[in-house]
Amino acid sequence: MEKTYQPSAIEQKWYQTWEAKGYFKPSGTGEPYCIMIPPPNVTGSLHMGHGFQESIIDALIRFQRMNGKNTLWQVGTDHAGIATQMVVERLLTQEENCTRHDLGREKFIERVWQWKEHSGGTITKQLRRLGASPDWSRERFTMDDGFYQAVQEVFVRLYEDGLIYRGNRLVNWDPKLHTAISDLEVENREENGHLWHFNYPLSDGSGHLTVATTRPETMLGDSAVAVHPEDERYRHLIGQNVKLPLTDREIPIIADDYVDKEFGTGCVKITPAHDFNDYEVGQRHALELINIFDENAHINANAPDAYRGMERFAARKKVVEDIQALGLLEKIEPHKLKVPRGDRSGVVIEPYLTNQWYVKTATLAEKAISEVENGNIQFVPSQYENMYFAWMRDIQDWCISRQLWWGHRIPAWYDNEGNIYVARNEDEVRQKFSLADDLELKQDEDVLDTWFSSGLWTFGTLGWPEQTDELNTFHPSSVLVTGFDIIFFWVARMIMLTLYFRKEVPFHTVYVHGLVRDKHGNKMSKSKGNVIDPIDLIDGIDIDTLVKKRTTGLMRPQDAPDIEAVTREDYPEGFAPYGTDALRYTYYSLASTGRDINFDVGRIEGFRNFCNKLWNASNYVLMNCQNKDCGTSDSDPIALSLADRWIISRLQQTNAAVIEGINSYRFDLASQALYDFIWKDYCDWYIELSKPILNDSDSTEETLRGTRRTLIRVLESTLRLAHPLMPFITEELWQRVKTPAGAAGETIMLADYPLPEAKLIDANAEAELDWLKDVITGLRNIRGEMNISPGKKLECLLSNGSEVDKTRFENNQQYLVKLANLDSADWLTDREDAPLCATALVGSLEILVPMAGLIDKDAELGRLNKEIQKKEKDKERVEAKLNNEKFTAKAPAEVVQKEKDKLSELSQALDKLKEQQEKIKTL
RNA sequence: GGGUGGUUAGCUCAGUUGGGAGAGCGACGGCCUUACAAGCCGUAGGUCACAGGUUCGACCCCUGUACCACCCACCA
Repeated sequence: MEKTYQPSAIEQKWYQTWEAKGYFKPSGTGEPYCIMIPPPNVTGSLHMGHGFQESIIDALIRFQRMNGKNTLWQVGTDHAGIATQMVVERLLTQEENCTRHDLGREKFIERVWQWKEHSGGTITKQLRRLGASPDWSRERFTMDDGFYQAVQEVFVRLYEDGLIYRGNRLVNWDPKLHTAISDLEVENREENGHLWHFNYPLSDGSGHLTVATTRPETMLGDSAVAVHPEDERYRHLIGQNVKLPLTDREIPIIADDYVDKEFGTGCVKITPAHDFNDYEVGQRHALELINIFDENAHINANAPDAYRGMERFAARKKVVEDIQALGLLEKIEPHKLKVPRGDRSGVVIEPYLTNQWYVKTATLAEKAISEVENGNIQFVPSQYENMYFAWMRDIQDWCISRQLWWGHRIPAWYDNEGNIYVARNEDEVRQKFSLADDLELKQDEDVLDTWFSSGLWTFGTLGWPEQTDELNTFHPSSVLVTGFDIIFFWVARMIMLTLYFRKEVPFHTVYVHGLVRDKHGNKMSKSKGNVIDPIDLIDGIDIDTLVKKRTTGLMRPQDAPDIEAVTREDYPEGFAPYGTDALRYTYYSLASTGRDINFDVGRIEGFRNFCNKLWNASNYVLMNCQNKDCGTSDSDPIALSLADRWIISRLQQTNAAVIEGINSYRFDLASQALYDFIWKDYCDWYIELSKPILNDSDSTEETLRGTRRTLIRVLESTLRLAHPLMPFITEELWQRVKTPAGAAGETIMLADYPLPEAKLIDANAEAELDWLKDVITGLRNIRGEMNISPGKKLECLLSNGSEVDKTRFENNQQYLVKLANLDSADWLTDREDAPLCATALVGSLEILVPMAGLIDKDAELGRLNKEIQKKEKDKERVEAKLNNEKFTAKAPAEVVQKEKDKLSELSQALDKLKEQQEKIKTL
């Protein structure tokens, strides 16, 4: 066996074997368990968030698979309309200096498909590197033929049921991408702006009104000025007109509750075509909608000549200058305001009047709310339910059309008279509506919002609208593992659409995980230069390559030197090849619920070391068990030592804790329990305790068999226990361990997951071993504090011990000799005879190590003093408690008794320590 | 403006029915001890954000405050 753990040597090998053998497929027997992957963008690559999410899914899947469930992990990718189209457009610009319009729709879409074929495998290859075990034979894509069918079906049926309609109203318009986007795709960020105060002259020449605006350019589209109906300042002006400067129009002064008297001047310019609030006001007062922008948000022909064709911010500047020139600029104030920006393009979004398709959400949401209320769907952690309810109860109709080319084209056709025909395809349209063959029909140019198709993910991937076996078996899926950032985008819509078309929930549990951030809690982003590629953590990367990766392709190239400096400071050596198992374990250890996780590379190193620890422990076990009698035949007599019984007992408890952790999505607790068991219990104590037995020529065959069997079987169980979290190393080791352990099977992946057995929990063995650990630790402590070399054998004297202590000492001499390097132990009949000694207390037992020639007395006095102070502080606290009558009167009897026991123990210990202190002082 | 989460060791974080504050990393000291120096042994370090309250007893429950993060909302 290789001396150190080399992840690269085992990971690829095992993954290929697993996949080739078809282990990832559902077994076909057992209770169904299914997780649908949140489909990553087909042209994307794996980032830390994916790594985290897929590691969690894989742990759940492997765990349930080993539990005997009929397990399906459905995998696939999303066409991600806007994101993908933007990537390909950028490529076109960079490489061929042309736009999609130069190519035309058909050619452009061809290019996107080419790009998809080219890069579409990247993320799925990277998923394999993570050890993910989805059923690759069922891989889907949100624009494959099956999804095409499902999407057409859903659209047509919703339309026929009156839940999809076409409407002309204000939408969020992205002037860069030339498409409508939904409310959710708009990010409102606070920015520094100005509040411009303009004077609008009254038409009768009697004065002016001052309006305050953050968007001066929209005044060209003003239809009115509004004041509050009860505002004394302006009441008398209601119904009069003002002259709209820079135009030849006159507009009315209207009264509306919408106006806040306290804000600004109390006069609001109303621009119904370019502001959502103004639109509402306009509706109420039947105001004219004057659209002054084209699709680029450049000024159009509805505005005066002087501004036509101007870009909106240039127009703003000119409007302000012109108003000022007219002497109508009252003042300009600095003002913080929320600016709506497109989450993809980053440009300021315009409210813009267009025809779009909408899904009526009110009735869909009702059912979606009640299914969460009644517990058919549960969020973990549950506070996300509140967020879900809040949004769902105030849900707006969903704008589903996008003016893009990449996506599912809307199955609606128009004739030359503008009649709309909705059906699954053009033939069906003609048939359904009995249209003449020669009637010219044109399909709607728009495509559907990406989330419309991914909303069908749980049932679309299983073959719907066909009634497939898979659909019947695996739907509803078991749990959805996802980030909180797409609860509205995706989770809510899936719930609504699935309930409507399947009359059942899409999943029973939504496990919401946090965002992966850098070690200081900052979001990882290219521009911050703090992005970590999970693959680099697996394979390792040298510092120069890492710097290059982080500094190329920056939006702001001037940041490169800073990013380089910080990167070189943080990771002077780059990343070592930590391997997949260490990466996964790091994710699990950080996966507490309900908060973001800060990823510190320092931690992955610790878990790589943990893998190495497991590796070497296995090496030790194999050295001692391979080709030896491990008592696995069960016919030979066997004797279990104290240590054997103890580690078996601890294994049961660990087993239960790991299962509990996974079942409650507390991967941090599960991984911690396993880590402590393997490193502390098994390696630090059990393996060490096995040495004196295995190396002692006096050990009986029965005892040897017992120890070997325990060593190998506990290891074998532990590997199965750990497999869902660290698949590769456990498979590699299990293949070597299974035969001597008397286990069989082709792969650990399909072995049974261990179940704890209550009857193997041995409280007595645990108590005995705790005592032994205290004795050994006490002796080590003396050795460490007194600077006694580990090679020096200790002799010790014992006093005040009970019969139990004596028995324990005798029974465990073998261990003490080895682990504490104890040469001999003599019982004192009269403690006064003891020479100058260092002391350790275990319960009432006093362990004395004669110090002659070992140390100076000052050091031991210091040590004793520290010990005494600590115990005295404890004692004071306990005494104070017990002296409090209210405590003794009201606290449960067992708590009071516990305190009393504690007090007497502390008093005894203090007496002994003080006695010892006096004795040393006099010497 | 409304809401959610957070504040515990130098750093990153656990602490689930209220009863003696923990881990990993880092720091310090000692060890190449026949599985492992990617290791072993030991040590130090915390007014559990702050202020009240409930309780015999509060990191934990309640109220309020501060700061951080995020979500939602139509204030020109």
